[in-house]
Amino acid sequence: MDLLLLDKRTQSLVTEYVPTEDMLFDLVKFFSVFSDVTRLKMLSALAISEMCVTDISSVLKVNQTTVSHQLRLLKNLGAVKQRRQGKVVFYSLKNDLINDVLLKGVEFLGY
Amino acid sequence: MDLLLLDKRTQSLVTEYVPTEDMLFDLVKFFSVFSDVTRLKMLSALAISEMCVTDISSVLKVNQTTVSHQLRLLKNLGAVKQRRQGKVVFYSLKNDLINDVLLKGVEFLGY
DNA sequence: TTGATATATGAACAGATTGACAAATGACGA
DNA sequence: TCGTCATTTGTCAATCTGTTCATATATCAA
Repeated sequence: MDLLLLDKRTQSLVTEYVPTEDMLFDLVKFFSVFSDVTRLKMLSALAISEMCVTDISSVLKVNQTTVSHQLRLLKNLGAVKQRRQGKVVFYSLKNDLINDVLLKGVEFLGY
Repeated sequence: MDLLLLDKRTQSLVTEYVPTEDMLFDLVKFFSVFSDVTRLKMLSALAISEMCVTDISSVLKVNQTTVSHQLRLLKNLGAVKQRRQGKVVFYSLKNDLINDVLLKGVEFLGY
């Protein structure tokens, strides 16, 4: 401990407020969902409508393999869900909070 | 164009809704603020109180050099602001939206 | 079963990110 | 000025990420 100016009271407030390592890890995973251009494109597309892999790929002009890899990531992170219908797999946002967060970003940037 | 199932109407909705490249770039920068454990710790500490570099470093037990590097990053990304007072530089959150977004993450995870 | 279509997976590479050390800078008091 | 303290910066190795190519799996129809 090597505090310079911080009083003990504030120090303990901070220590209590900073999330645990587990929680930090999960938060980082959650926010990493939004920290890539390709994923943001995909998420905003899915905010409009459920879509299959091929359509995501062709509307956004992103390689099908890349889309597949990113969808797996997004699924593992809990951002999207899937539904198979024959050969086709439809993806959609799992939760409205996903789009909420996206909009918070837009709000921050003042667009 | 190689659409599988998507109708033209939805396709144009999607195309309109997906942010422009510039905006996507800025959004990625914004969200990258939250996608690292060290930065999250620092942001949640600053959500409690303005703090100087040394105190951040010692309360969070993160190397002072690392704190400095990340603070510069956070400043460039517009997440924090600084204020110098003699030898000491105080950092604080630039905007309440920063903490809002953090809390959205916590909400999503259901902690 | 075979072929065609839709999607998923594995391996590998290029580029970006993070954090550590050493050194530089800025501010202040003696 | 000199020395000290607080912070910043440069460099770089280690690690992580995103994408691509090749290949595999899954579903269906003929």
